[in-house]
Amino acid sequence: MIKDTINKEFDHLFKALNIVEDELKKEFLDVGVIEHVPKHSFIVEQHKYIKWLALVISGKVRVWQENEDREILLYYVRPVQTCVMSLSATFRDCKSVVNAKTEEDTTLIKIPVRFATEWSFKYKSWNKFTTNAFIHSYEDLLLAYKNLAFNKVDQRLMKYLKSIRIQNNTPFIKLSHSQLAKEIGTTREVISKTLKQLEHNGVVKLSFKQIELL
Amino acid sequence: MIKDTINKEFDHLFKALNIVEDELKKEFLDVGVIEHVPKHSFIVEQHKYIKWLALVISGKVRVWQENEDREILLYYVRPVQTCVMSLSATFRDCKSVVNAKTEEDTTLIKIPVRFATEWSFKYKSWNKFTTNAFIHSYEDLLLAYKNLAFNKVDQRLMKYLKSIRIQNNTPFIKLSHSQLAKEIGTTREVISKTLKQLEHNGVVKLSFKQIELL
DNA sequence: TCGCAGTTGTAACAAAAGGTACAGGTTTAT
DNA sequence: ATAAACCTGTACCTTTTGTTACAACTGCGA
Repeated sequence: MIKDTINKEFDHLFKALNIVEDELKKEFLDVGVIEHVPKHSFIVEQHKYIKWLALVISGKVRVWQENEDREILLYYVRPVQTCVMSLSATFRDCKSVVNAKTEEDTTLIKIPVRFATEWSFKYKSWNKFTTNAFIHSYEDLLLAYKNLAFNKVDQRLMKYLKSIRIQNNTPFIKLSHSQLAKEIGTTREVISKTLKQLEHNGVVKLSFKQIELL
Repeated sequence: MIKDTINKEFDHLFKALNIVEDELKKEFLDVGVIEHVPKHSFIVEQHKYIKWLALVISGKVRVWQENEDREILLYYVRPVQTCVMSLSATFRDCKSVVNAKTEEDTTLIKIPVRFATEWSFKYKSWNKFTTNAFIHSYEDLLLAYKNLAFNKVDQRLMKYLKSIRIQNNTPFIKLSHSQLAKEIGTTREVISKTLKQLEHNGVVKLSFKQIELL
């Protein structure tokens, strides 16, 4: 009964990752560990070692960098993806330079780091998956870098809001100003002021814990 | 005679990349093209297609992003490295989002994109090389992102100058203010003012086209 | 030697972003 | 119902960064 559910989860995963080799599936089942993580739990902490490659099956994981007093979003990991940093750790046992925390109740499949390395040479589909993950993440980060380098807070904020609108398919964004500040990499006050400005310009409509994109 | 020189170049390359498989060496010799590029030539331009994987044998290549009126450095490619973007292009035929230009007379070995993909599964040492390149570049970019997000111009400038000092093993940095501005991602005037401030603080000594780190 | 292109310095101003402080609103748990 | 925790708005001020506009300097080639 329980085994059935587990097999279903794995099957779904294999499909999503384009994993075709039976051998790889078998290994996956052998060494993969399913874990249910409640929301707001740390998955990875800065300066700590990563020992597992984690794949997100359901839920959402936020990955960010932080300073003494600031944060900036790197990306979200959603089903069915893996955190690049966790991926990169599989290739050389290393400390994390980022933080990762669940934002919703999340189900992970964890693979001990050493297997993930072996597989990348042994199985073509795994190789493809990891390479793709790297490439996409690298390009995403490049765009984020450019955005940060050349755009002001108001533009970055608008860009972020629009991405959320597409993400959730609704113009109503339910985030507090301080949450937004931690995505954009600035302070709450700056977000408040910028949003007011945007409201004056007729681009958004503000209410408590909600922003409507017009 | 000419063949000898070429073979020496390749042998050196194989050693540097930890390429051991004879088969791979053979393929490399078959499809690799050596090219000498004069300084200040574009290797890669934004929005243009990348058709080769280029390895830098000698010289130096600058990779950066740009806006209408600004630039920001991404990284330099030196012997024996490859540009990650060029590497990423090998895995999916794609347009460049960066610019790359030689800063010195440079020798490249160019590999048609499709081979580089094949090899990553066929040859362990190639797989290792490409994976490592990705990981390192990703982490470098992460650090650059954090730096840009949380540090002011003066700190970023000092960091850059120190990196150059280590690079060239001399405290005399022969770069103009506008060149520095294009590395840091700001304007010439800001660099001039910041440097003056740093001089007042006794951290640097300024002269024409030269900055001494104290 | 002259002119030109590139470089440096800086004053004065403008815009963007950050920081402090506080008032008042909303939600939630007890 | 009340307190505590969180959220929003904003006035006022500072720092940082960017812009404009010049003046003066350096080095190189004709």
